[in-house]
Amino acid sequence: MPRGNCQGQGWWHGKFRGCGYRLTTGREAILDILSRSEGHLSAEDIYIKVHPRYPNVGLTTIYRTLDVLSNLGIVYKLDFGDGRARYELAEGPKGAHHHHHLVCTGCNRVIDYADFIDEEVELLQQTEKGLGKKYNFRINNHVIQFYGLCDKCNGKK
Amino acid sequence: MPRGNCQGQGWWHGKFRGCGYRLTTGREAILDILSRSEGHLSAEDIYIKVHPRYPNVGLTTIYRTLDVLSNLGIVYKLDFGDGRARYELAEGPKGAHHHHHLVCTGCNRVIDYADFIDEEVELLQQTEKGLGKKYNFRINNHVIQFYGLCDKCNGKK
DNA sequence: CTCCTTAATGAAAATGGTTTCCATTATTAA
DNA sequence: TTAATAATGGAAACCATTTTCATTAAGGAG
Repeated sequence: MPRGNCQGQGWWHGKFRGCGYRLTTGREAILDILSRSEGHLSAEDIYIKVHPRYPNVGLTTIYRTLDVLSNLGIVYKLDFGDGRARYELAEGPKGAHHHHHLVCTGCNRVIDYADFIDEEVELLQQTEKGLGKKYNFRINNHVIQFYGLCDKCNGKK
Repeated sequence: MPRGNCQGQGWWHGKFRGCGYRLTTGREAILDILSRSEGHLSAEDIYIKVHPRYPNVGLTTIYRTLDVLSNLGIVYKLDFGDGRARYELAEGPKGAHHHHHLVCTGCNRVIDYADFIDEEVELLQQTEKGLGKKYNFRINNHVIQFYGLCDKCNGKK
């Protein structure tokens, strides 16, 4: 079992309690799965992973919890254009690094990349600042994604 | 009636015919509406605009046509995260300029901006090139969008 | 520890944008 | 004009997500 868990298993408890949310079995189970899994899980993916150990956590609770987590900034809600939302821990005990996504429209594979992240982030921050001022917007999120065909899907046709 | 229509009303005919698509009343009506309207129309928006003049063009045809147009690169299919797709002419007779989008999550207003487009596009091209080579991807699309609250929605709460 | 308020829950039903089915119509090449 | 078949519309299906509502359980007060 890897070291590096910031504050033990309950690192999110504070954030939860601080906002008046109750700690429940379902919520802990969902966060547990999210922190054990590599990103990009759909609600159903999570349901399937949670269900064996906690058969009485319903899909509705998954959706509701993900909504809360997303609002708290604990998870990112992602949209890769395949009709279902995906979720990944914003920054878990594993200390995942900031990255963007490269989506294959052939097989829906998603590659996390961080190669040009610094330049991208710098430009994004500049742009956010400029746009925020010009249009009087309070920008609090951005999406940058590339779509294309991976080598496998590219060869196929 | 503004000048500037490149090749008259039928500028898309060639692209259509060249790909084996037939020219139908419905398709012409939809393209007509798209080129007369300012961007970001949903399928239903288009249906409502087309219906008075062509009451026998159904919503199904709207969806099917938009899919064709999107595949031909004549329209962009946009997703602003509100659960319905939006469409805008990629480059019509009006000669719309390339732009990105700034989305208010409060009122769903969308602002087209082109302020940092040059820098953004340059970085995107570099990144596409680098990522394409490193991951052996044929990248053919990207999304860059900012989300936030416009001045109105920001003040409200 | 027990009680009480009310947030949280699950199952089922509803929602709503989009797609599919299929019999009919219309386009276009010959 | 005709024949082949692409395109169509209306209804039904689809399916991820949300809502409803009666029940359960978290956690502060005592």
